Amino acid sequence: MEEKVMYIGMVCELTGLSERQIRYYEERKLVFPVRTKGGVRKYSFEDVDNIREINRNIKDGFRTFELKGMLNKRLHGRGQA
Amino acid sequence: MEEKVMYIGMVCELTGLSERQIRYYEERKLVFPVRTKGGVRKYSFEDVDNIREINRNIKDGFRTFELKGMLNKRLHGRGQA
DNA sequence: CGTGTAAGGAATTCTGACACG
DNA sequence: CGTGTAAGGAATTCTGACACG
Repeated sequence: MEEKVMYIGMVCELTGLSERQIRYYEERKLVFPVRTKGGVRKYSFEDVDNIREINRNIKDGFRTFELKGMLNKRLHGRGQA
Repeated sequence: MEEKVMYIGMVCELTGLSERQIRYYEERKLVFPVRTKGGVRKYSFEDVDNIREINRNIKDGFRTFELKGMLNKRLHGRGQA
């Protein structure tokens, strides 16, 4: 399901992270939610998985800019993680 | 995906129906969203499908109480629609 | 019966900033 | 750097009611 259907509150529930963390990952160009006409962020289950992985990597000592590099490689490579 | 993750606004977008219609189907015991601590309804993709079917049946001339009967039969029968 | 709407309140989310280290 | 928080505003949703037919 890559449909962007849930708000940040649900993402917090599903991941256990804070709104601040999730918005920060977006600021660092690691997650790309779409917006409601009113400006509210909408996420997909795929986004939730990515967010989980991002947080895991950060806990493992990676920096967001490093994760960004990894993300770009994936997008230019041949598939998933 | 039977996780209740989206708000009524998203259900409206996905189904093309009004909030009024969706809440009414709930009032008639045809849909069962869960609630946020604050009282906000949360729906699953399965709910969205059910809502679409309910509306289709209503357009075909069925009454909500008839659909309720059909729903009960399904739940007591041996599976899906 | 099934759905539209105006009404006021409550819950949720948004942005920008200050803080720590 | 990554995250917490208080602040004020804006978007979204909620309920109960009146309306039509």
